[in-house]
Amino acid sequence: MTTATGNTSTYHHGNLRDTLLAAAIAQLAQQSDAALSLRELARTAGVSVAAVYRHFPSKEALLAEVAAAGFASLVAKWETELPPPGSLPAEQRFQLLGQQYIEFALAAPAHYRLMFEHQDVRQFPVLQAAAQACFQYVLQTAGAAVREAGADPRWERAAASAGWSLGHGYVMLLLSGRLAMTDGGDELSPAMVPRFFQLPVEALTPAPLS
Amino acid sequence: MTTATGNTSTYHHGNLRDTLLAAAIAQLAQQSDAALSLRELARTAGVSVAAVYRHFPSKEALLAEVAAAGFASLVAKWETELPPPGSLPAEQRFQLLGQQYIEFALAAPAHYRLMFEHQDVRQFPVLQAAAQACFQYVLQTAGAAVREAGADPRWERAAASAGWSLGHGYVMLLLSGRLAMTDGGDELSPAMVPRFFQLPVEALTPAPLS
DNA sequence: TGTACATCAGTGAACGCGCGTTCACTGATGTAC
DNA sequence: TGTACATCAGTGAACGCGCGTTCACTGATGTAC
Repeated sequence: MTTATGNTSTYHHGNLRDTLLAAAIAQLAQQSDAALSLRELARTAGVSVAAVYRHFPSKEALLAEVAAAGFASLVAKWETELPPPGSLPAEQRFQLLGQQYIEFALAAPAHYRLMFEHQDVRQFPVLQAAAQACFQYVLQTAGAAVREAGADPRWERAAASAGWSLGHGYVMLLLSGRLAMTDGGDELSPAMVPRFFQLPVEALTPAPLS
Repeated sequence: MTTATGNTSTYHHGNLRDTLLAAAIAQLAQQSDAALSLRELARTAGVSVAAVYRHFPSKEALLAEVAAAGFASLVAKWETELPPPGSLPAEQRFQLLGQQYIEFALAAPAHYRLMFEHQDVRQFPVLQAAAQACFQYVLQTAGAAVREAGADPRWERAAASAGWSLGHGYVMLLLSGRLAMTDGGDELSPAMVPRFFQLPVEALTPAPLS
């Protein structure tokens, strides 16, 4: 398929590795991350299960790459859709980042869960690197807001962590149905959440570093 | 054991239902919630697997009760350890609630995960009720802080949800190792998080309800 | 230009595993007479 | 006070399941000569 010959012989797939990763992501759009199995993946790709092991040492390793791809595409979304730094107040930019974070998670819940549920980050350098790059992006955005507000720069990390925690917690609670628990239904809507991203910045501004 | 006879005949257990729930909680202190199996539970209780089905219609139903017990003991912790309302500024009380929430989660991570991961809350009234009671407690505490700060009362729910999201997200990120990702290690410490619980209140104070 | 051969991406069958659940049963309990 | 019997909490073996992984293999590719 990727070769110039355009052969129809199916014995050698040509690009099985990428096909499997794409199939996994496609499958996560339809079912929970816990339900994803190698056998089903191979079936989708039209290949025997054993073929998977030509390209990945284990299921866990494959999933780590899928998770890493998730982090990468979150960063890509930000890079594409966020206005460049300096073109608007840094705090507002941080709020937008939060909004898009939530959009991302809700658009692909199972993929999102995998990104955060996959154990042993340290064991898979690809995943570790992708997650770090993602956090760095958050840190820079939050950091700019903290600096612009005149707060102690040592709070930058804390603000980034708090923002991430807020977004992650909101998404996870929403996905597990734990936020729509009271009868009223008058809950925190996704649109309202970004407003809370001003919090890590604003509330810290007058605070000394204790 | 619970009967007055104190019999040593083991055929009729006497209190198997409670024993199984307790065994499940004990087991969650040692291993992940995903690894918990009925067979192991029965083994621990010294009983055949089939006996479990005398007391619970399915594994899911048993786990729902375990999760519900978690919510109940979180509320119990608050009721025991939080100073009574009015004895200190409401915002500060909300911060303490957050701190104890995090303590609770970090003290029993697997049990905590089960409380939030167990699917289909609506399918298990026991769990639903316990979770609702827990959220009500948060809502009251946050609400008092919102009112005391003079903010629009319609923000009470939002503040409670934001606080819960912040705590839940922080705990989940910490447990999955996603917060200690940057090399510096100069992260948001558990002790610092409560400070962020002032955020939902403070930052909203001047805001109109858009 | 044609052939031998190393390389390696695939196949298909089998492995062992632990799981949740069901079944026909057995043993202890307590109540009716 | 003793016996028959209904009740029901337990047993132990078996069911079928889908899983991740391994194995000896086969078929296609491309390079050396």
